[in-house]
Amino acid sequence: MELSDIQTFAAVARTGGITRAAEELNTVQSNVTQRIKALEAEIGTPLFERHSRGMALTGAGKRLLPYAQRMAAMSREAVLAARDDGEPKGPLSIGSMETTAAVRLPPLLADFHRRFPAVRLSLRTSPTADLVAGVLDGTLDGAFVAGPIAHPDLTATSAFREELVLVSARRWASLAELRAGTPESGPTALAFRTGCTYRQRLDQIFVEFGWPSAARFELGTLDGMIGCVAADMGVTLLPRAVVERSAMNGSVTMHALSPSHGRVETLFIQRRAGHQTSALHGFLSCLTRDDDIIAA
Amino acid sequence: MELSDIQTFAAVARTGGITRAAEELNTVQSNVTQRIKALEAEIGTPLFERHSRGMALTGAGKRLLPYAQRMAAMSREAVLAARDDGEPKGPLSIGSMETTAAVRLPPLLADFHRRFPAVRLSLRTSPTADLVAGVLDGTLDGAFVAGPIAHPDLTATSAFREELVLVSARRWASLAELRAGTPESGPTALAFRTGCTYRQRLDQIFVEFGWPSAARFELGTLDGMIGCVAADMGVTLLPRAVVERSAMNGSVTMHALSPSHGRVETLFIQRRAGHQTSALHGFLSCLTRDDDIIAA
DNA sequence: ACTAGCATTCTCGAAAAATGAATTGTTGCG
DNA sequence: CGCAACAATTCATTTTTCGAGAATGCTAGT
Repeated sequence: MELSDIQTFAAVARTGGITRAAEELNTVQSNVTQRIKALEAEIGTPLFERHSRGMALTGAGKRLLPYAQRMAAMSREAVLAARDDGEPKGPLSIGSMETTAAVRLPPLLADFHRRFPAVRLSLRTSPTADLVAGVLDGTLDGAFVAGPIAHPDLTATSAFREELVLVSARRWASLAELRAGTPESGPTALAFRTGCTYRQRLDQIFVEFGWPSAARFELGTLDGMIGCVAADMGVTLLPRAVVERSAMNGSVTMHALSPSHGRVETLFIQRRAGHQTSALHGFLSCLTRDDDIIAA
Repeated sequence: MELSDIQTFAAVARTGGITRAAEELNTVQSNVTQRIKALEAEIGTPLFERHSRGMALTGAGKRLLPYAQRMAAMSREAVLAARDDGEPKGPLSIGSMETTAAVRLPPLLADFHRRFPAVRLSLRTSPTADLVAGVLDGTLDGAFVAGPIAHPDLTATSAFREELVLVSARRWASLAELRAGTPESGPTALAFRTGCTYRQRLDQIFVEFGWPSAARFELGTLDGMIGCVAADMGVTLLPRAVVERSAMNGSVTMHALSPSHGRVETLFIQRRAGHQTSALHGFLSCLTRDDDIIAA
C-alpha cells in the first residue's frame, strides 16, 4: 500500500466517482479503477459499492477513510518538518475573516514580513466555518476566526477583541429612529455568505428586535457592504474598527449594542497535533508581541 | 513520497547502514541507495551523513524519523481497521512477562480461544521493558507488564495482583536462617535478564538486606530458575502463585515480604491512539470477565 | 429503445524500480 | 606500505509498474 494509492482512494471517496476522482488527480479513469482494485485486493475486502451513478463507501471503506486522510496529512507535515531547520521560511498559509483581514492584519503582516522575509505567506479570507475546516484538513496552517471555538483537535489563542456595531445609513441617528423609520418587517440585513458568524449574530439581533423575517442580502466584499449601507439599502453588523477605518465612514452611523451582542473575540486557531512549523511559530511570536502593544 | 520510501528510510535509520537495511528489506544495496537519494532530493536536504562505517541521521533525518515510524504504524493499523468488521478475527499479538504467562494466562487464553476461535493469537514472553517498547512500536497489540507504568501513549488496565515472595531452597525455613547461613555478601540472586522489573525489585531488596554486592546469575526460563533455587544455587523473587503451581514446589521455601516489596500489580497495556481491533476488544472482555471471577 | 454517464477491461508504450557488476573510498591489519 | 574487508555509489540492464487511449458493459432517465 503506497501513499499514492491512499490518495487515490481518498479522492474517489470524496468525489464519489472514479471519473471525477481521475479528473482531480490529473489522470484517466482506467488508472483509478486499477488502483482501487489493487487496494481492495490487498486489503481483502471491497471498499466501494459500485452503482450506476458512482461509488459509495462500504463499511471497510468508511473505516479506512480517516486513516487515509491522516496519512496524507502526515506525509505533508513530514516533509515540512524535515525541511524545517528552525529558521522560519517556506510557505505559510493563514486564513482570516474578511473583517479581521481588513483592519487588524495589515500591521501584523508587515511586521511579520519584516522579521521573517524568507516565509512566503499566503492569506485566504473566508467565513469562519470554512476556515475551521481548512485548518482541520491541513489546507491552512492557522486562521483568525470569531470565537468561541471548541474543538478537540484545535488550539486557540486570543488575538483581538472587537466591538460589533450595527451600521446604518447616516440619516438614522439612533436605533430608535431606525426602528421608527423602517417597515414593520425591519430593514434589509446585509451580510457575508453563510458560514460567517457575524451573520448568525446579526440574525439573532434581528430576531430580538422583532424582525424575524427581514429581507437578507448577501455580499462578498466588505467595501461593497459598507457602500450598500451608506446607500441605505439596509443595515449590517461589523467591528467598530472596520467601519472607522473605512473610506465611507462619514456616510454611515454606528449603533452600539449591549456587550452580550457587541463583544466578540477573534481567535487564532491552529492544529493541536503534530509539528509546529518554525514559520508558524514566528507568526505566533509576532501575534503575541502585537497583542501586548494593543493591550498597552 | 511513497510509503515504501519511508520504510526504506526507517530501515536505514534503524540499522545505521545501507547494506544492513537492504538485507532487512530483502533487496540490494544499490536499490536502497537510490531510494534514499530520491527521498533526499524530494525533501531537498540530506537525511544522512555518510561516513565510512555507515550512515548517521542528520538533523532533518532526525526530524523525519518519528513521522516515518508513525506513518508505517498507521498504514499497518489502517488495513487492520478496514478489515475489521467488528467480528474478532485475524492476528492478535499479546506480550507477557514469563511469570504471568506461566500461571495467569493459560485459563484466560483458553477462555479467549473458546469464545473467539477466529483470532490467531500469538504470545511473546519478554521482560517488561521490551514489552513496553513492543506495544509502543506496534509489534504487540497489548501486553501484561509489571506496574506501575505511566506513559502518555499507553493505557493500562489492572489485570492481576501478585504477591512476590523470596524463594530459597527448602533447607532455609526462614529469612533469619537464610541470613545466618549465607556468607557475608549474601546468597546469589537468580533473575531473568535485564529489563525485568522483578529483577530490579530483587536488587532493591538485596540492598536493604545488606547484600549490595551479592553475586547475580541470569537465566532465561522460569523452570530453570526454580530448579536452581531448589538446588540451593541462590534465591529469587517470584509471584507466590507461580511457585505454588510449580512442580518443584516441595523443594523450596517461600519467604513473605513486606507489602511494599511484596505487592505488585500486573497491568495490561495497549496503545492509546488509533483503532482498537475487535480482536483486542474481545481479549479485553475476557480479561475483565476473568478479573471479576478472580475478585469474587 | 435510445442515449448519456460511468466503471471496467485490455493493450501498448513509457517511466520507474530492482538487479548485478564494477567502482570508489575508507579502515584495520600484517 | 600494501592489501583485504567493508560500505556506499554509479552504471547498464532487466523487470515491473504505471498511465494513456480505445473499446466494452452496465444502468438510469427520456
